[in-house]
Amino acid sequence: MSESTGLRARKKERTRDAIGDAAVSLFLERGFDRVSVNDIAAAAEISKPTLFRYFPTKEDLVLYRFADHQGEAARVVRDRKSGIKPVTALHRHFRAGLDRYDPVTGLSDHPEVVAFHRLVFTTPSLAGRLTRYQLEDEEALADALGEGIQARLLAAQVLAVQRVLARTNWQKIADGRTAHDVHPEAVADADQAFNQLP
Amino acid sequence: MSESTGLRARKKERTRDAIGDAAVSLFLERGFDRVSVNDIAAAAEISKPTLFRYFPTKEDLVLYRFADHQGEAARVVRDRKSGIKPVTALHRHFRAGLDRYDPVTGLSDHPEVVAFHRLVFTTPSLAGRLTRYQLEDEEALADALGEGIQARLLAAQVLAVQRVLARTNWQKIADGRTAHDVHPEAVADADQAFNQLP
DNA sequence: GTTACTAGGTTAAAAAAGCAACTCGGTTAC
DNA sequence: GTAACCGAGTTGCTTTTTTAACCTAGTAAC
Repeated sequence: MSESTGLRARKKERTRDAIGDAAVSLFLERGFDRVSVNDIAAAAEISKPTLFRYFPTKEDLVLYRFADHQGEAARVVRDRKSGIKPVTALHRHFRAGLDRYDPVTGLSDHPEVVAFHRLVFTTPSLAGRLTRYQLEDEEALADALGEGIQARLLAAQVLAVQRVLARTNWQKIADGRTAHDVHPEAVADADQAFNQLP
Repeated sequence: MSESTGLRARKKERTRDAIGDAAVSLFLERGFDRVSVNDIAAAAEISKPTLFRYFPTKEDLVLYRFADHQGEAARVVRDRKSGIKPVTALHRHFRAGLDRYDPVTGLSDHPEVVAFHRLVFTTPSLAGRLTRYQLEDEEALADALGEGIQARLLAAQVLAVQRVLARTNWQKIADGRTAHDVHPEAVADADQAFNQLP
């Protein structure tokens, strides 16, 4: 009970999804810079100012799917059960992502997801913006880990590790293998990477 | 070119249709007065004030399908080719409606249309309101036919004829016959009725 | 080099929608 | 009989969306 989101909120969310989906679908079809924001607004049946009220820039139309995971690492650390070390919590969280083939782990072989990742990695402005998102994520994680240089170093290493793992997984799948097939290696890589963190 | 309906107009029309369709669908399912306007607003995912901005009363939620034909008879008379008598133009127009099994002629056997007509005819407040629509239609037709008592009499008779014809057709179909089967009789009835008009 | 066009992004005003609280007439409960 | 309630329709206020016009940077035309 009490899913009472309210009409306004419900429609807002749906509009946001409609815009994002229309955008990604067009980008995958024709490439990032062969689609104008006008095209997207038209496809989503909203006006251009409305589009920019939902997404500050054209890049964000793609990256909101990552943005939805913003601060996830920090949250995992903050919400860990007492007695669990931060790195362990992050390790388990990543492992759980692998087990459910979560797209953020790179271990998804849904064609749409694979194509989406290719789009992001091969479009410079998108890759650049994604890096900025990750930096924010890193700062948040550092704050969750504590103060001082130690926390900052650990945060940077964790996110670096996650990035490399995700990209490695994606590459194997982009080469034609199935997620199920890659899964054991992905788990082994993750174990090795997380275990060698301080 | 120039399908340019404009975003605003397009959405308005769609909202109107969504409300009307939701309303009729609920009315057919549960009956006119076992559905509240709140139910309809919820089903159409709009707020109650918005509903009443589109439809002045609950009855109009049903009758807008007739309202869309408002003034049609008058228009047919005004737009007739020179040399054609008004009654002839109206006769041909009705005949054309029969040939394409237009719901307003009563000669449609789509279950939804049949049920819709039953709803209107068996709900007093709806039947009453429909009569008022037809009176307005009659006035408009009278004006199109000219001035004076002659025009008014003819208008009244034409609409009376059309009403009887439509209801006769609907009754035969409500009794289980197909529109295709009834069509010849409907045409014959219409010919007889229109030919005996002054 | 100017001109003109395109695409990302912004602005101001007006239309439309949501929300909550209200009126008013008619039932039901007690 | 009166209090509580329900459903149709309204009202005032706020938020959201459309519209059309604009700004700016890049780039193609000539």
